[in-house]
Amino acid sequence: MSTDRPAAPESVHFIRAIIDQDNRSGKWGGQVVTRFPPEPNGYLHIGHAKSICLNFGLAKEYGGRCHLRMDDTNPTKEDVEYVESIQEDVRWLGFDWGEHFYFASDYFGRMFSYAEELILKGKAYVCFQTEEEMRATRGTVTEPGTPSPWRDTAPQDNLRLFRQMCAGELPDGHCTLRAKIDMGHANMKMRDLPMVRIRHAHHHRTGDQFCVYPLYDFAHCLSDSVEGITHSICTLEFENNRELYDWFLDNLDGVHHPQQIEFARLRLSYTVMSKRKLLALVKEGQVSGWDDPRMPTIAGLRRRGVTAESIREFAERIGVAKANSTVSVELFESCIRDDLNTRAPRLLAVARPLKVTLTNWPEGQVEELDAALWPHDVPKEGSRALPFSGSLFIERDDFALTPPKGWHRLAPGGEVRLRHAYIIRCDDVVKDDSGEVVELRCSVDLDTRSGSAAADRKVKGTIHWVSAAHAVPAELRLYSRLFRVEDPDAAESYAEALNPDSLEIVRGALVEPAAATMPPDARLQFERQGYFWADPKDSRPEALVFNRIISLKDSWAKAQPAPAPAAKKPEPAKPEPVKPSALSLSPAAEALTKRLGVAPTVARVLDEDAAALAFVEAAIAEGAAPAAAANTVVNDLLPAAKGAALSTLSLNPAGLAALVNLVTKGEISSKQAKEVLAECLGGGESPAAVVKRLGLSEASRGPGSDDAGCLLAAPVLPSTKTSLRQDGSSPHHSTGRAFAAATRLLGLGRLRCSSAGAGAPARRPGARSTPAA
RNA sequence: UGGGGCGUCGACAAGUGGUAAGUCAACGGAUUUUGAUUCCGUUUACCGCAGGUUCGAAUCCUGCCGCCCCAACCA
Repeated sequence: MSTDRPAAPESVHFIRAIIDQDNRSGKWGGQVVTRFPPEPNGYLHIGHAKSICLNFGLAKEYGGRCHLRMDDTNPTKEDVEYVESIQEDVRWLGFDWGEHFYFASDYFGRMFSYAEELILKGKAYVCFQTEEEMRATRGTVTEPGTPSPWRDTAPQDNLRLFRQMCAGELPDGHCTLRAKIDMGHANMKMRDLPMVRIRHAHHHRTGDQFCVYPLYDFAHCLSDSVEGITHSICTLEFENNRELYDWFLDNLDGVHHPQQIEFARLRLSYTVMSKRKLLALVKEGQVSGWDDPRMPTIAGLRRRGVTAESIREFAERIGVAKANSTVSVELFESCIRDDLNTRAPRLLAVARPLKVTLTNWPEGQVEELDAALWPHDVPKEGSRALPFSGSLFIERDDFALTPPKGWHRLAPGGEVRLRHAYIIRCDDVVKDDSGEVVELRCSVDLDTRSGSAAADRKVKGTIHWVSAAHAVPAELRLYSRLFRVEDPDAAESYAEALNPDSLEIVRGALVEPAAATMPPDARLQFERQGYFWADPKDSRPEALVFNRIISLKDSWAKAQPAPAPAAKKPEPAKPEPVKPSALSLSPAAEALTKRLGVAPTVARVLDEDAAALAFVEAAIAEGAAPAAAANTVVNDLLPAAKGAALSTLSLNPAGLAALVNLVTKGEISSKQAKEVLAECLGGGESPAAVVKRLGLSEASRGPGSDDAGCLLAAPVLPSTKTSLRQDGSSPHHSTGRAFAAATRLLGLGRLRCSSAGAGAPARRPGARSTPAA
């Protein structure tokens, strides 16, 4: 396996919190069983990936299991094609369901038995209302519905009727089995929802065995129940369904009852996610298929060259919460680049070639350069032979007849370095009859070969190139966002929302020979252009096709004036409504907020109390952190003085500084500081003395104790939690929680646990979690 | 005008009474034979609003406001 450092501690999102709580209370005996239950009626997309990573990830994290279950209760919509693609996609994402691959249709028989149980209990009835009648009698959100005429049929009659339904004696839509709950219920879902309907349809799996099929609400809770799911995680729109989920399970005898938990589904800017719209793109031919590299489907992303690792990292970075939100696609792109940066060896390729002839290069001479595959800051070794000759191609965009300001590339009379090779000067520009530049005649500075003694001469720019005689032709497919508007769902039509330039096919590109010999699944970087890989379907050794996975960031292009689409005009500065707190803050107080780094409320007090301010200043002079000193004076010392002068307190500025520094150095928490302060003010002891007497020093504490009672008292042995952590990662969360628990126990309120406080190292930027495959 | 949810920096998102993490984006700067990467720094988040409780509130209470979901024999 990889030698990467262990994953950074994940955030304890609310679902992890629920599971932690359940594990503490022993609700499920420490078991975690989740499931990912797609309906096999379409391809999985990045939104599903979030759910997959959540469900499978949680199971893995907690040593449980996650089932893959096809929610195939609607024979008219589902298909084996999708069953297969879903399995492939989940597996490709790096997850394993082991033996636990199920179909809701496996449980149809049991479900119908449960239906009979409800019928016999008078909790379900066969209803002969038409769809329209049912709709009409359901009422509205503000008015109750009216009971069905069949609502009070005797259980035995219902049982007979239901068996007729199941036996195929009744035509489609003739009747349904309904839950008998409450037609006046405030939750519309509870107004006698249908449980089973008649569909004389061929099911992709059960064939013609059944002509009745259960509906979602009835089927889903039972599928979960049968499989022993503990945490049934679904998206927010099912919140209203939870009451029904619980109702079915509560009204059946002796069934396992999982907990349904809802989270916000993923929405991504510049992306559509609904199956309907994705299907439309495919059907209308806007894309080449479900696996078109511009599609947000797993299949599309995979074909594009995006790795499973970057998708998993993305899922972790976006978090899990209950607030509807739209993640900006830049975050996803950042994950993709981040992954590819250390994965992709660097090669040279020219998309739109412009001929360059080196006038002073020895005729016919070919030099084989030894060119590193990795930049200096990627810790990987390796190089390839890169042929250099007197006849080259460079990127057309890297030459400008009249260079704009700040141009680093080639221009008439200008110099540029050829990557891994020499510095050249453009002496002549050859144009054709139409005036188009067709060739550059350049002289090469033979002393400047990369790596040679005199190579350190600096020029502004370095450009990529290929040797004409050695380059290999290739097709480049340059993909960019499918939609040009941030919220395509809000757009009036596809026509206006679609990005007409989402795919640019560049034929006649030239790649260096090494690019043709890379393993088929290798991700490459064509320097200065982007990350690519050979299209898995269309690329052949004799006809290379490279997909651009994602471009490199380009701060030069970004800084240039935008071309055609009018740049957003700056909003006329509208008068900001002045906030009340800002209004009442004097300029002097305002200055204090900046200088001391304190809240306006604190600054105001200090501004109006010269003695207090002087005290703070004195403490700062003694080495106290400004904000901490100010907050302590205002929030603690002033109230303690009860109106008297601060000098009457038995703590002087030096003492305050000492106390504050204990906190900022992480010796004690801010909560403990209160305690210490109280002691100081009471007895006149120095802060250090109090800390010593009470044994509060951080050094005397175990690193991650969960035993709150021990925390403040004495040295503790490594706790269970600590000893279980063998991965060397920081027990950040357990520490934080332990402190919180301790304070709750002692009635002290919250302790600080920040990078400056309780000794939990802050997560360094760049130290990203990399969930193991 | 019912019920169920949700509102913390431009975008995500921690935070669960002790003085607002992190990531992405943006903007500076350093290093760079990729205008990449990396590094360092910056960007006044008063926590939807208004009251209240408290020495102290994003966290508790009250009242408003806004957004999302629910009236398929879809899932």
